[in-house]
Amino acid sequence: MKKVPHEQHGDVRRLVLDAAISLIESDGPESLSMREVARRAGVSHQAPYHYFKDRSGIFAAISQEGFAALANAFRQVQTDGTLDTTSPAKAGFTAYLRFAREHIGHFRVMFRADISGLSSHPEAHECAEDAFTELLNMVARTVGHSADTQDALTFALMLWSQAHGLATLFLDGPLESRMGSRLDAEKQADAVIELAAHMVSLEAREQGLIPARY
Amino acid sequence: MKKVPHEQHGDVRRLVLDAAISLIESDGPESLSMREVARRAGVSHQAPYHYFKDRSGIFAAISQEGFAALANAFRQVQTDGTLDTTSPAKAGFTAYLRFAREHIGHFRVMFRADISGLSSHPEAHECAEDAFTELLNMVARTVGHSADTQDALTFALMLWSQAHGLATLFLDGPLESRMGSRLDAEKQADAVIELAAHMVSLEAREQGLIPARY
DNA sequence: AGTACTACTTGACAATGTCAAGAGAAAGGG
DNA sequence: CCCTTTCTCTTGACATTGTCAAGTAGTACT
Repeated sequence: MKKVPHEQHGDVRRLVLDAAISLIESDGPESLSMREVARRAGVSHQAPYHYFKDRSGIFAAISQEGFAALANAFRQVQTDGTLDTTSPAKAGFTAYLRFAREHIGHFRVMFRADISGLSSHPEAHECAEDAFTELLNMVARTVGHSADTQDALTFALMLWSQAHGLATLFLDGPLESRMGSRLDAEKQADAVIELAAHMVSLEAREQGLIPARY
Repeated sequence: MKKVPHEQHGDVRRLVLDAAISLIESDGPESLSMREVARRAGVSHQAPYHYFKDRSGIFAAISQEGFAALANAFRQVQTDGTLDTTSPAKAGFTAYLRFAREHIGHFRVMFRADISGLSSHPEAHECAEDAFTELLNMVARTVGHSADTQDALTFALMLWSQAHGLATLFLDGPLESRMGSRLDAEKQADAVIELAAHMVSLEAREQGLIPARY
């Protein structure tokens, strides 16, 4: 049995990660500093190195966490009631945007090849693969194709691109000044989602994919 | 008259910028260092400060250049013959992807709020606005709406999201390992473009927007 | 000739990432 | 009980970075 020595095991690791994430949320990944993170976690400047190999190790851990959460979000969309209420595409888009908004610190790291660490950290890479597989399953299920079809892949990539572009442009893009308030931006995003989902339904109908659902 | 003092005026500025861009292309914006850039440009470590206020000034100049080039690309799509050969949406998507591929150094900076400097550097911001205006015009013209309609805006944002997501995912995203070769990726991207363009044409037809063109 | 300006250079400093070397507590075995 | 190992964290040191301050060589203008 393990006795806790006044703090839970991994407490510092969590503190460091959370400090890093909140730092990324407020100032972007660019200005994440090992020492600032340590300071905010209330530990010495070398403590983070016990849990992460180096700065890129922190990024890798964050993107791993992020992709795991994203895979989870995809799974939830499938099991939630949300999927049936309106079009599945709309549910997917909305879920993706919500994920990005709620995990913006993760989101900013996950899709940046230079810092995500996906190529050098296999654990993180595997989580990314899982998330993609989950997306493929989701698309295949709602669209009625088997997941390994070329068509299903193309369809999934198209949906992902649409959702991802929307999230990126609205959360970190050069649009902020164009729309006045945050509320306007949200309405605008909803309108785009509506339009995109409508187009998906048109395409699905034309392809004869479970048109009953739409 | 101005005598050239052995090198053209602004030569160093260009050298610095190019060094920065090529550094970003190979290693990402994260690892752009003022001193390394100076080293590659063959000047002292402070020379860049004569042309750029600080590190973020270099990023701002790059995103300014990038948005100017993007606006140009949008204009070309409208005047080129390309627009008439196939669907306008396909031409737009292809142009956007080509722009991203050919100016990947710029592209990686332009859409990152934390380093693009759009909020703090008005010149860069203006170029971004121009590019967006050009996109709006392009969409409005091909779609037959006036550019200041709410519908045209939503449509433009949808198209931009689709194109941007595609570019981001394929150029810097976690997809690399999924597709085998670069050639596969290109084919995959083309398939997605084809699908997306087809959906756009369906939507346009349903909305009664210049269906003759499609 | 002298003054001002341009386009740099050299020097210095605080902050950062990271390596090396501990230090202290806990755990386990004898 | 002591001894050793391991785990978790700290202190110290060093090269490198961004940036401020000050200098300097050449050109332009009066």
